[in-house]
Amino acid sequence: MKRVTIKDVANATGLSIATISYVLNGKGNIPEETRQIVNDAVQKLGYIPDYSARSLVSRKSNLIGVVIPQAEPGSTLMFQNPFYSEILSSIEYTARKNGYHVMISGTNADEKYLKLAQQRNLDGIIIIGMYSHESYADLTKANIPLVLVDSYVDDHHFHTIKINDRYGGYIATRYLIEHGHRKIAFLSGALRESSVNRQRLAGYYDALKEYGIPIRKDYVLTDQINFHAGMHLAQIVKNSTDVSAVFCTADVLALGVIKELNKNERVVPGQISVMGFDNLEIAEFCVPGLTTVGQDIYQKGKTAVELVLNHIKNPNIGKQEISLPVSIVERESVRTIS
Amino acid sequence: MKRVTIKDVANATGLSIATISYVLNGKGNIPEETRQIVNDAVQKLGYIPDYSARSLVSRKSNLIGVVIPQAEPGSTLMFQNPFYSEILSSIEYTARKNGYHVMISGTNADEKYLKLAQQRNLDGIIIIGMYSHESYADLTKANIPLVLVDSYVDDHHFHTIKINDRYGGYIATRYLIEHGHRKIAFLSGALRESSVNRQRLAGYYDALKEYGIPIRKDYVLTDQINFHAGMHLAQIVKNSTDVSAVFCTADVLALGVIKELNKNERVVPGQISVMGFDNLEIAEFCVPGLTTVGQDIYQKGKTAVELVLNHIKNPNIGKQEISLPVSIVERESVRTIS
DNA sequence: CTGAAAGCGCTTACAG
DNA sequence: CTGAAAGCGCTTACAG
Repeated sequence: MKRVTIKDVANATGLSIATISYVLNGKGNIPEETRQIVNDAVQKLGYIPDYSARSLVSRKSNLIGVVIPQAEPGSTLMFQNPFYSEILSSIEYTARKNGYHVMISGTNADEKYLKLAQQRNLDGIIIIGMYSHESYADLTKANIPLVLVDSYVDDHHFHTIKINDRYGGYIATRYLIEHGHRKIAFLSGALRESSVNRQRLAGYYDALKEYGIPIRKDYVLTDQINFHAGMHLAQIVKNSTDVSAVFCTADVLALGVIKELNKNERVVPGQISVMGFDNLEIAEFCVPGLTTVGQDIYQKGKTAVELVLNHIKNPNIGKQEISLPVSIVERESVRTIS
Repeated sequence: MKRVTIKDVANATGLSIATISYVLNGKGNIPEETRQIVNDAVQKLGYIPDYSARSLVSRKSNLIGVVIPQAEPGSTLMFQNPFYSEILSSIEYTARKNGYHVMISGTNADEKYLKLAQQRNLDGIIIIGMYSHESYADLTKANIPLVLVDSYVDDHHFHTIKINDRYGGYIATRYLIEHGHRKIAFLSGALRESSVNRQRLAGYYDALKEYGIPIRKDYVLTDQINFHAGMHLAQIVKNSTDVSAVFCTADVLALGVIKELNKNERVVPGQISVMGFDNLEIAEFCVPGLTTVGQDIYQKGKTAVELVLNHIKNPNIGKQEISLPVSIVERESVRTIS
């Protein structure tokens, strides 16, 4: 099965390959009649352009690389948190509507990924989540449009799309306080520098301070971000604290907490109130429904792609920084106490 | 910033580009000493091979395309069912460990995708879920290793990886019967021909028949496969049937059912028992824990990639058909009645 | 408005 | 064991 090439189309039409290429790419000033002839021949021969060849000369791949954190070595990506699949959905969809395709990697965004990006002539890179600052440094060398999702790494090379995490932490805590809670635990993933968790913690402190509630270090608990960690943290909360409410910086954490607390007797929200963060799909469908800080994950993914696209269209665009709003989504996991 | 090419490495070492290419690809019989020289130069110059150029001549891309069903036009992929993200995780991981990358598409697996596959010289295609038989026909033309996940389309062109869906439907129903239930509803997505749902329904009938329980058409309800559909189906179950148990062909459906039934009073599992299918992560962490038919999603994704890899390695390999086992995972959503 | 030709960065027989 | 050279399928100045 011989491949049909641009040459075949040229031969069939009696035109040159240059002309074929021009009409295919909508370049030059080709009269309608010629376009017609070319398009007919393309159709009839079933000609399909080869992206490899195109990419070799144009240095474009129409491919956007998406990097998703690998929870732990050996584990697979995304499993642990539906957040990733939700944003990935949005990214793939938006990219496709704009003529791009998405290549996913569960690697770290380091030097090795830079190499990959260059090998494949990626037109853009979207990195989700926090990574060490050093690994980013490598990526600046590539000169590829790069957007960071949910990272507070400060570098003028990268565009960023995130939410107001600090405010999110603030309103979550305030919501709890306004519902009568004063002993509020903060459950989170690692509080690394430049991480969203750190920001949300700051918001938690903001609210506490505003209402004159003393900070208690033993109310701040961290682990990984997955269901199991939530269950584990819930045990600590149950056994070693006297809190009436917990604020989790991720819905998956909150779900694990609820699972653990409600295992034998129904403790949530009767004895302990639980507040999440993200507003995943599942937050609506679990029992009890999870009260949480809602963010627009779909919009986040869409914007990430748009930032890449804008940069491609306008290479001299400056660093773009976008922050999306957050708001409380009320459901049934928080109780009012007096 | 000039790109470092193979030519630069050749110049730097005084060797020909052919030799460089040979050592890079581990071909030919190059003495260790020469390899050393080449590798050193590659290192020093920071040479990174261009996949586009390589792909152009070798007709290989090291890219595997994964097609995931798009729930509805305008919606984004995967959102509706964590099953997709779990299997995608596994596919990406396995591919990466074998030197391949994954390009995802939320399109249909039709003629248009075939075109994409050819454009990008995909080395393999993995299609998840059921599609119309016609659209597959196009894909056979491409002569690209192709594996179907969870499809009963019978075509010798494709490799398939699935589970024993009929048996799964059977043991689920049998489990319910053995726990005293005789009025059992079957909730599912569309029962299209060659779909897993159709098979699971057959298994449901098998069990009913074995225990001499008459089939009631009004106990078989279908909708889409997502949380909302589950809630919707639960209303029908509650209002128009007298069943004591429901068997859902997907965990997401079961979760929606539980949400709806337990909204006001806790009906599951006290009055109505619920059985799922898939054993998603969330099945363990919802309340009550979901009793379900477990399948090894990780293994499914891994095997899909391995089938592609085997075919690449051995192009004359015949059609491979793999079926993975299923088994009941007991949790708390089913009650024994007498 | 259209074509001849160079060139993108590789791989791979083929020859020696 | 190594190299000269053809060729993969395109795009893009350049010329006319």
